[in-house]
Amino acid sequence: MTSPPSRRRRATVHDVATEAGVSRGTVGRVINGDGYVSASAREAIEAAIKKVGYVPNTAARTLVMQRSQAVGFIVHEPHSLFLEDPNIGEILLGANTALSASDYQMVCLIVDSDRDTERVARYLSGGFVDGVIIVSARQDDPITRVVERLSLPAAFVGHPPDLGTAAFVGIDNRGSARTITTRLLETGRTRVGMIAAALDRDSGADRLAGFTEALGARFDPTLVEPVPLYSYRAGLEGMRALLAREPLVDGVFAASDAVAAGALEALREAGRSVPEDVGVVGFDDSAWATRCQPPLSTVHQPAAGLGQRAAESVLRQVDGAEPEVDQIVLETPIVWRGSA
Amino acid sequence: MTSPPSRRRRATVHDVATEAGVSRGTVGRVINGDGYVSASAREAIEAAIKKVGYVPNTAARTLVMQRSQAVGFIVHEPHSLFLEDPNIGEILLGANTALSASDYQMVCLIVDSDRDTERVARYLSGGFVDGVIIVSARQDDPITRVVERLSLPAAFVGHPPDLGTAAFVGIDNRGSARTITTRLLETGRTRVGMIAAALDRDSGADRLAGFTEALGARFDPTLVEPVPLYSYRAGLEGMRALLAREPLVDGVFAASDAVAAGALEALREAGRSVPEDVGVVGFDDSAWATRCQPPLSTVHQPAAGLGQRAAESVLRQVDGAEPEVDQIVLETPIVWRGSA
DNA sequence: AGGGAATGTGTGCACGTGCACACACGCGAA
DNA sequence: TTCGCGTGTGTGCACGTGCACACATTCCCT
Repeated sequence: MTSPPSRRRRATVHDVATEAGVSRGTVGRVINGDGYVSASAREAIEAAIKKVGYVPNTAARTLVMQRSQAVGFIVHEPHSLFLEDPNIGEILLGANTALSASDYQMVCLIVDSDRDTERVARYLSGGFVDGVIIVSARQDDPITRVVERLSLPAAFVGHPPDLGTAAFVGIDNRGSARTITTRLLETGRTRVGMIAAALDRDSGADRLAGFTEALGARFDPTLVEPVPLYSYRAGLEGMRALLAREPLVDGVFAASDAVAAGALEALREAGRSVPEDVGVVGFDDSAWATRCQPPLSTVHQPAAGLGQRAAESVLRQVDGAEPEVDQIVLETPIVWRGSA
Repeated sequence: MTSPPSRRRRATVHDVATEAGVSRGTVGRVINGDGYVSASAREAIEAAIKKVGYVPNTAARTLVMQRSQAVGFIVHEPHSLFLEDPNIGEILLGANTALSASDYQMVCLIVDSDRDTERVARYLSGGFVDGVIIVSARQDDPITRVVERLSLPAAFVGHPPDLGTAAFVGIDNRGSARTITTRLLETGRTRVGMIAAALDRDSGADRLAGFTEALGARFDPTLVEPVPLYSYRAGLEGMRALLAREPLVDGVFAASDAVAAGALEALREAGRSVPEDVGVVGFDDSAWATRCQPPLSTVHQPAAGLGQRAAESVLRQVDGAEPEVDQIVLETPIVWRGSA
């Protein structure tokens, strides 16, 4: 009867103990399943737990164990690429699957503003998570620095951080881009261009580099159309610009499936048929790829696998393994559909 | 020097106190900013905090305060509608904004399997969150039951739970569907159909009900094509089926923008032009709406606002307010673009 | 018969924090 | 002097848990 709106007091081990007529220690042994407990005591305690509706207080357990059985999943995107990039969602689910299998709770933390940065840093410092998975960290990121300072087990997805010692899981953007461009050239195209997105990010720059390598001596910079984002609209406008400048283009490597979808629309506007007049390939193998008309030939990005491997790396580090053994590059098979 | 892989011990108030030559109590007063502290002590303590790199241990604070300054955001979707439904991401960001403004941490919990359900229930029971925002709860949901049992402050987004006493924030699906259907009829269409998705969920059923009401005596059940999901593919296939059965259809209300996008593709296949031959309207005003050709006329769903209002409701309840005053229905203005 | 396992149970301490209380000091008024 | 008050500081307890230790009982082996 302290104050009416306050929720009722939670049952503790002590309540269970008095209810079952034993001591706290015995109750603890039953809950954690170790040590010797007589059958009669066990039964009495289990009944008491049910009766008083006992659930362990995780905060207290975390405090004494120095372990929270939770791992943070940090998404640090300026506004909300979170919404547009289907990969992030897939990475998240992959990580959740792996953590769930080891009975860890995933805690998803969105960093959307500077205010968030500070709060998340406090949260991490507070010992609420045993480790973190970091997606798309920036250079000189305050969150990254906090993680280093706490020497919190961490795994980066997508790109290694500045320091070479941390664990990361990624794909070979450059090699994959080179491979699919080569495949596109093998279909007999002679003037192959690229809609190169997000050149300020490693993934974007690497994909362009791979494209350039594949073309070798045939590379012609006027066939590269840079656009700011991995978005449908960027693809639409980029393709329009490319067509206006180079009407004879007969092949296009789009930096992502969303960009490719926009490019297909621009080609349709211009009356070009795909793949007859122009071959188009994308990158990601996201939902866009099968939703397009014709469906896209693209590079499969194993997003769920990235999340899963990152989670496994963090769990290994929580168990005391060294991070640097975990620098993993996953395979990116090419999926050939109808667009080239 | 206990064990090399273990991370170094965190600094505590005690370390700060000895470093600054004062007692724990004084340090606490500086950190929490109440009580009398001399200027000299304050300076010494602030310097000591910087020097030893002190950050409060949130677990300990949670334990003693019975407050975690965190709110759970629970997404309970069978497989991963999470990825496909852009509304969920927007709701999430809206909630994060509101919580962030009150200096609360949002903790996003994904429930993807039965195993997750159990673990999340334990997590909630553990006192790691002061309240929860629940998106798309199911009937007889175990998570919902846990929340009730703990009498944890909660707000449901989308639809009220079985019990009428809990807080929820939603939109008037039926009224909005009725309004946009009426607008579509006012453009002079005579045979207006609907691609009705997800009839097993309240939102889907309510949108169909609104459509039916708008047509009144003119309602013809053969013009309703039910499809399972709010997806592009469902829209594509649904529209094909509807066209095959009713070639004279000249207006379509699609249950979501993704469905409408699929319908546009089917109409294009069939050689119908939009909006000349057939008027199409959608629902959600998501990214699909502006990405389509022509851009969609649709019902604006204030997803970010839903998240924000839900968060505010939870925070009010944490402060002791009664939940039942928070049963909020947000406005859903119609956005008229080119597709009808 | 006596010593030592094996089995079963209770108690004290620690985790790091907030808060209530006690205490110390200087000063002015009764 | 003695009391009260404002200011500044130290200490003990509580939060709920896990774990190490101490203790109690039984049983077997020498």
